[in-house]
Amino acid sequence: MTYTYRHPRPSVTTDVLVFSIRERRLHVLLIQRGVDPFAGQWAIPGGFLRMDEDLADCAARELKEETGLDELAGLPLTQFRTYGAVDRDPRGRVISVAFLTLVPSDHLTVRGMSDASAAAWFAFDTLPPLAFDHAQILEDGRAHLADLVNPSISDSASVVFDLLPEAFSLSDAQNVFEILRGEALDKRNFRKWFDATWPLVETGETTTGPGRPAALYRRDTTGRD
Amino acid sequence: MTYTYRHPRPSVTTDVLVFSIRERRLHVLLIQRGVDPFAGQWAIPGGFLRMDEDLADCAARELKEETGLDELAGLPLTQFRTYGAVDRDPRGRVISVAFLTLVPSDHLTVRGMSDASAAAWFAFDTLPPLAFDHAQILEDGRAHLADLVNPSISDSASVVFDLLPEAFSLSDAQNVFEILRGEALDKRNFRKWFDATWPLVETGETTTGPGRPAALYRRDTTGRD
DNA sequence: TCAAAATTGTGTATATATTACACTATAATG
DNA sequence: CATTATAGTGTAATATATACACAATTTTGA
Repeated sequence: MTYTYRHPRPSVTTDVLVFSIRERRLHVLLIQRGVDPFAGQWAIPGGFLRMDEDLADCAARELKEETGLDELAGLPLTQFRTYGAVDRDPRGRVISVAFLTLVPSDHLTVRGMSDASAAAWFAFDTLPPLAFDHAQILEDGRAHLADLVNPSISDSASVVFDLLPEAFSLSDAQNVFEILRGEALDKRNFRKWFDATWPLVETGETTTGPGRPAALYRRDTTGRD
Repeated sequence: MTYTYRHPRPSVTTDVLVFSIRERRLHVLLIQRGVDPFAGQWAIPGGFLRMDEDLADCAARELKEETGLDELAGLPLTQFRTYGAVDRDPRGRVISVAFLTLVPSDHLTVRGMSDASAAAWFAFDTLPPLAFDHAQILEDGRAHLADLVNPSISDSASVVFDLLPEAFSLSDAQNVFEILRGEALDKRNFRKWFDATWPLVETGETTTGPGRPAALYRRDTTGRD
């Protein structure tokens, strides 16, 4: 079966940056390419758009196929930029619509599937060489992520709660913000701001481990977002 | 000449929102479609991507072809979103990468050309019915524009100087900000902020017309951006 | 020519948000 | 029981944002 057109057409793909926090560091999910071009190299998961699916659906499907990550139900895919340099793909003209998302470190069992020979998490600051223009995409996506959780820019900073367990300590919350924004925050100022922005209720439980136990909190959902 | 592929491919287009200020109101440049679908309806200028041009080049070329607007040299095209709903174009699957730009009201002589039967400026708050999903694109682009000139979000608010003449009054500047952001600003607070943000020098000239003459200023370019 | 209309220009006080900063409390570890 | 690790706490200074009203200068038209 072939498809014939009167004018040449580029291919269209979607790529998805899946960010997560593992061992207190920002990680991103990559796949190892099983086929040429760039066979064996690491790349952002993604693939070709089907004619009957929306862009975001394509992104979600490819992610599932290549990494097994399915739990995206609920977690939003944010479109952040489209890449279309003439020579970005040696196979020909390929336009790629890039998305990003954030997943909690729970549903994270990934496996290589289909034309990806492997899928794995990489710490963002020790990335392997990447296929195509994926290093650039990753850099742009990283900046977009930082903006997304910067309350003075975005107003959707509450996505961090998707990364936190039901009950969390204020240090946990601060860690998440620091990692996503990529900068250290003052403890007292953070607590003041965090508690003022999203009302919290103490669960009564505490953490154990070295150092003073931390009180655990839950979001006070008697209000809104 | 035809082009044959093993898998179906969508078409890729770019669309460009050209904003300007005319008679103290935000305007946008639209074209009247000369061919079906939506022949006779108004639409955002744009068109099909060629295989040898980058996305932004395509946007600039189509704009020139359809509206005669050429002076884009220097004025940045900002990519803000890509549209790809399955049914957004009755001709088939079309993915559209949307850009926006702002032009001063000087280089504004537009003419209908090629497959656009006419090009014209419309006040943003009295738009005609639009083809495709262009009403949605316009709405998104409008929001993006407002963010772009909101200094607490964007840091590229200095684009307003592209819309102002060399010598301008503080009221002129305030008008531009009010129109682009879509909200009224306090005169004294605006002047304080504007002058503190971009050092100005008085030219010594003044405006004439009804009311007290306004002093004209020029940006003090002994500094940076 | 003068009253009205239109527009420019000007300062202060208040509220809110942001930043800086250092020590005590409580547990685990060895 | 000393050390190490982490949690928890408040205040002052600064910067930013907001609110607000009237005098000055010109054109216009009665």
